[in-house]
Amino acid sequence: MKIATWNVNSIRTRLEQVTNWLQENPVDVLCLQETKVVDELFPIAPFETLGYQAYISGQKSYNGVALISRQPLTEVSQGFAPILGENIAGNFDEQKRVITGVIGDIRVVNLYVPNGSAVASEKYEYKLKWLIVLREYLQNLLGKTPSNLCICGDFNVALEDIDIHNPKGRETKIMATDLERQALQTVLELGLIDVFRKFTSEGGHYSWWDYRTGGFKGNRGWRIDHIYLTPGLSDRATNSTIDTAPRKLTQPSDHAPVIVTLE
DNA sequence: ATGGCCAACCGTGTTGGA
Repeated sequence: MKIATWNVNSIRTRLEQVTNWLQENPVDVLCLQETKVVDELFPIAPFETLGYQAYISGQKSYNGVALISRQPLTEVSQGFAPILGENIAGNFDEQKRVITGVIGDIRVVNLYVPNGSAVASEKYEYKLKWLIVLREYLQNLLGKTPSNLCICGDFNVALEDIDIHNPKGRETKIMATDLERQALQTVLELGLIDVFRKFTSEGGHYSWWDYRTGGFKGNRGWRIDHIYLTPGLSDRATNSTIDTAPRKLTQPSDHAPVIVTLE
């Protein structure tokens, strides 16, 4: 079983690259973020042609997540509210950032964590609050069956300095402030394991490179796309990699896919 | 070096990304 996560920065712009990648890398489930399209306009047919089902939760212009699965998923739900209830979910489902579904004995959770814009901005506060709600959401899922969670997504947080090409000044930079790290760490304290780090301990491995600074050429990147597993599932993981090949293409997403292989 | 690039929108600039 292979599960992958990829922030594609618009599924319509990246459609050919994503379907090509899927043909070359026939994973069982592909989690997409930043699809940037309403559900009515999501290109489902090209995925069905490849033998995949698409489960989507999108909005106009921004955000948007999708689960592309070879086998039909069960218990698919979009947003926090179906799991947490309307009261706790509040307005957080206005932005389409959460979708989950079950395949076999694994629940896949696909997340697009808010970026946060700038430190101390309104969006930054939103990001920190969103991560508190996420903890509640995942805690709730842990109490359901199956309790094996594979949590994939663009987390917009680099937890360690080795996840950043140049950590100097990171305390004041979005994605690496102490508050963001603490907020994500609090989520992970539910008992979640960064599966990429099960296999790779050194730095220099990234999943996002800024378009603007030509960061990919010099491998000036950040590792902000993650796959977190519950312990039993982590024991079944035999590999986890970042595929930088699509980032080398013309007109690429600024993120690369991250993949986990499970027994 | 606080710039740079990219995508969506009904747009000839603005917003958001990270």
